[in-house]
Amino acid sequence: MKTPARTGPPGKIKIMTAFSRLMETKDFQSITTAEIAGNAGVTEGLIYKYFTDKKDLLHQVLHQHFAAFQAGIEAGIQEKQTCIGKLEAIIFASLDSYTHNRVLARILLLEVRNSLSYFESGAYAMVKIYARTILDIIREGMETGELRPDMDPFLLQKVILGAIEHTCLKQVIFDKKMDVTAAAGGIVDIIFNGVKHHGCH
Amino acid sequence: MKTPARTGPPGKIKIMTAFSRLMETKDFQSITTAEIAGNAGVTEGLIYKYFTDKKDLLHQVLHQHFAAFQAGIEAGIQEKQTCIGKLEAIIFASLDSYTHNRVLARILLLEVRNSLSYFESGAYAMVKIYARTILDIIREGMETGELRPDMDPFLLQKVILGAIEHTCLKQVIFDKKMDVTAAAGGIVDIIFNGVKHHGCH
Amino acid sequence: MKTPARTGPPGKIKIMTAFSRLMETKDFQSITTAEIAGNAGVTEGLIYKYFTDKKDLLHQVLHQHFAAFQAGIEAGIQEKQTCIGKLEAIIFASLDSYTHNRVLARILLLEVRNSLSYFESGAYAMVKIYARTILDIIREGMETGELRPDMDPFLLQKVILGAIEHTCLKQVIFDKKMDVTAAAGGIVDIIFNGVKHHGCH
Amino acid sequence: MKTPARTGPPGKIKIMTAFSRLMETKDFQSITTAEIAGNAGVTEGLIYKYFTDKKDLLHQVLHQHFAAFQAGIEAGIQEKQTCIGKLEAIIFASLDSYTHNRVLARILLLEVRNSLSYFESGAYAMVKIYARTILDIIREGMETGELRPDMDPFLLQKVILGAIEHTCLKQVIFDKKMDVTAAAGGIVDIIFNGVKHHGCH
DNA sequence: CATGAATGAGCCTTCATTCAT
DNA sequence: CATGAATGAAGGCTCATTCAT
Repeated sequence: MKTPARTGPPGKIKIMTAFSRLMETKDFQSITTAEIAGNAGVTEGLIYKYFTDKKDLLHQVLHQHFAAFQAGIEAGIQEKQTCIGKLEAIIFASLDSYTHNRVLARILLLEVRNSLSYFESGAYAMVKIYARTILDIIREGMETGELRPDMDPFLLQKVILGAIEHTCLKQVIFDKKMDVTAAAGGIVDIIFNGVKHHGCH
Repeated sequence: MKTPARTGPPGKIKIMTAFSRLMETKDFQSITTAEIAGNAGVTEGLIYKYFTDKKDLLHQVLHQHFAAFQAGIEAGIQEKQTCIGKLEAIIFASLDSYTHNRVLARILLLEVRNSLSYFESGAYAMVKIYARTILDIIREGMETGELRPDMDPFLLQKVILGAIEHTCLKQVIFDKKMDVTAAAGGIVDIIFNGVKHHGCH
Repeated sequence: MKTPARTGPPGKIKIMTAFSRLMETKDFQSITTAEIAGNAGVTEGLIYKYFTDKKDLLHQVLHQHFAAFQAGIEAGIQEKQTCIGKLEAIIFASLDSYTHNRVLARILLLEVRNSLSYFESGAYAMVKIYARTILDIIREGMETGELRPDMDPFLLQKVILGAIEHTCLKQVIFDKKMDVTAAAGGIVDIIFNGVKHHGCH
Repeated sequence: MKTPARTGPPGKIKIMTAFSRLMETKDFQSITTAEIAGNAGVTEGLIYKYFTDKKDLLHQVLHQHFAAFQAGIEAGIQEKQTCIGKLEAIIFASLDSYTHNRVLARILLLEVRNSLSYFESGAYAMVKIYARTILDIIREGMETGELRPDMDPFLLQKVILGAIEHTCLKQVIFDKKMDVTAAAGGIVDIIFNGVKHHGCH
């Protein structure tokens, strides 16, 4: 999955591309500006022409990847009529994106959380929109009667997000691939139908 | 919640305690050895008498905290007869531990994942036991008929772990407290009964 | 005897010059990077822009000094027609260089041997060429009949090198000067004519 | 070749033995007191009960090894009647000792020179005796007519010492063995008979 | 638009050494 | 005779960042 910077001066594009490539295999902290510049074929100084910070670079790259992610999600929802269908679509699209876009997954699942500056960044705003979208669908479902009305919608939101993230965590850390369709289907089944067994009567 | 090192030479105890205290408010990377030593009232060099590394210190402290966590979990399970009861107990105990032991939560939810060395550490072994315990209960429940037999037990394990972690994430990051009982009850309800609404008949 | 780095950015030149100057009076291990940087009027960090290592700095400086040494030797040989003349010239030039270039002498006679990394460095390659030059002349002399054909040329090479080095060792260690011409003449006489006394007949 | 410390309290013996063993493969600077203590099975502190210094330990071990060396030399000389015979014996015994006692060779050829404190130590006094012995024999030979009277005896001494040391240097550095008899014979032949070829007449 | 020389602050780590017990 | 806990001073090295050109 490529996510090239399509805009801006050549130097900026080169830097973002190189950084993105590095993020596929290394963690943020261990990537040095020298390494980025070297891989991009530019000088270290140029990084600070286009980014205020190393972290700013991370945020901009995340922003870029996240835009594609968000677009995919919204495309998936559009066609669906029911809330359950929409949530299924989101779960599938999320797993799919995390699976096929390693950089996105690494940043979102590993890097971003312990950085306070992230939560002040524009990148975080996008994630909030994503989370909010889920929450809105849940609320809508509870109103329309598709979903049980006696739940804390925030909690369901967290269960869904947690399920998505934890499912992807292992593959990101240990660099494995998973069967997205099966995983998405299984998660949907568990969360929507519950796991308690109802004996036949 | 304090979890002091009860064994070893005074210097080692002081170091672990001081580091633990620092971890409550700062992230690992930004804690310097000078800071640790200063807070512990020992010299920096002593750290390397007892720990091979700054990371080793992290792992040993985590290990220590996790031992208490694990003990709490097992105590909770003991009394329960049903698999569902056991899982409920684990979810509650986990949320409770993460809520009251900030250091444990911070390390496990924020710090540890992007460090490869963690996964080779003894501390990781404990987490695997924890995850394994959940998996075993799930399997047992599927066999006894308490839980639906047509699920991927690994997936349910991930949903549970993901729900726990994501629920705690926000409070860890933004330093808030939550109502553990309510959250645990809600998560249990969602996962066990499902969220789909079944109209009255 | 100065042997400044004539190429490269000013910072690199300053570092090499300062280090060279320090090597005249102190041994490598006791020279700190802070000292080098201080004497050079640059920051410590800059050292690592131009040298991978403190040792790399040593090797590059040695390389530089040795180049001049080597050049002197070759100039001395050029004019000589006989092998014996060439060897005489080498012995003289070597003693002369060691005497007048204290840094070269110190590095070659004292520092370099116990460092394994030296033998993998480019600097060592030059020394091998020097030793090889001597060996080649010896072999040539044995073929042309100037030198006895019934010797191990390697052994003679070692005797010559050993004589040169040991003669210079004391002056390097105790910081004394010697009469180069007399010493060279004496060594040549001993090695070429032997020390056994042949009574008159 | 073993050179155990036969006297003193068990702790001291253990320390010297362990250090000696370590010196066979590592250089002095890279051997830590922790390593010595660990290998000796004692605590670091004990080292300072018996030795004022790490360097003192080196000197005492060298002293011990050198005593055996010196004894071997003197035994070799004793039987010989001529000065030439004595020098031959010294050359042979020296090469032999360096070859079979790696620790002695390493210390004398590699470590000792760049340490100023060595030259103030008792160990250095022994080496001076060794060198002095050679010088005395040379002078005696020059007086009795065995050796040419028109030489600088100091220079011959240096040539002999240099030849011995340089011949052994390579095997010490690269850990190779040599044919002691052949080397000694060759060196003797070169130095005593000279290398100039005298055509038959 | 880009370079490259230089900075500066600090970090982790090492290790010989001491001393009370 | 020996331990082991603790020190302290320094040391090499990294790296994000700046700025004149």
